[in-house]
Amino acid sequence: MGRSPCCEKEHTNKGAWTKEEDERLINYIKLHGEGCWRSLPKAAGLLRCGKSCRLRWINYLRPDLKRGNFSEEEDDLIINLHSLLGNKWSLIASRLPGRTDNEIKNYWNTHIKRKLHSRGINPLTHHPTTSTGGSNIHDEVKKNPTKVVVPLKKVLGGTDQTDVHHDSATAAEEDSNSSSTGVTADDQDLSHHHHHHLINLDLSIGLPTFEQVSEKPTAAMYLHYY
DNA sequence: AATAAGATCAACCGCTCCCGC
DNA sequence: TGCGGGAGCGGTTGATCTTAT
Repeated sequence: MGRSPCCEKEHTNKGAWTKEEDERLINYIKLHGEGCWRSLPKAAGLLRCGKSCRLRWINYLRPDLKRGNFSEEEDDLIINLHSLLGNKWSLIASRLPGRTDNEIKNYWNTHIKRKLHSRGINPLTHHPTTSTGGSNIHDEVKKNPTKVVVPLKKVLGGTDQTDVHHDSATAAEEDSNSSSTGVTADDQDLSHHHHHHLINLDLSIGLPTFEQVSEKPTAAMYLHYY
């Protein structure tokens, strides 16, 4: 019954990594590259589970990690991306060079949540916690679309791409429409296997309209509150 | 100086997704 | 087409550090 464990637990170390273990892992990956995490520990002479090695490398040992405090720009980017993508930490991390999903997740939970609360914004919904008179997101977008569009461009890498796809079928469908709308689908890499939050920003009619295909409105539209 | 409370973050766990057979 | 294994993701835990009393 059930699947086999990823490693033999009784023969693996757990908890904090030692310097020697780090060195072994770094040396092995330098020589052989990343990949095949399941067999790596044995090959590298580590008494660790493959998942543990992968995590250690990705979150701590990778040479391209930035480390250090987050800048204000990074803060804003994380907030904006979170409003678009929700808790898709790996997707958010892919937009922040040198930062890991784990690091961003921790930072969100310890710093940004509090920051948003202090600004009167619900970090879960990105809605203002104090009532603004009950206007919905569509009303807000119609009132002032440019305030939304500019941050979106920033979020999506400074290009004119304004469409975030999370579903391959939808993406393909929209690809076929892109020639008429002028909206490209070149951000598929952003979310090639997550489907929950889909936001269409249709530029073909001038005024942005948002189509929300998710369990709850994640509201890129609320970007302008920041 | 001692210690309690709060904050931080590395690491683990369980689940889902993807791909090859 | 279905199944199994590996990889990756997000939530959570717990050890350690910092600050307040």
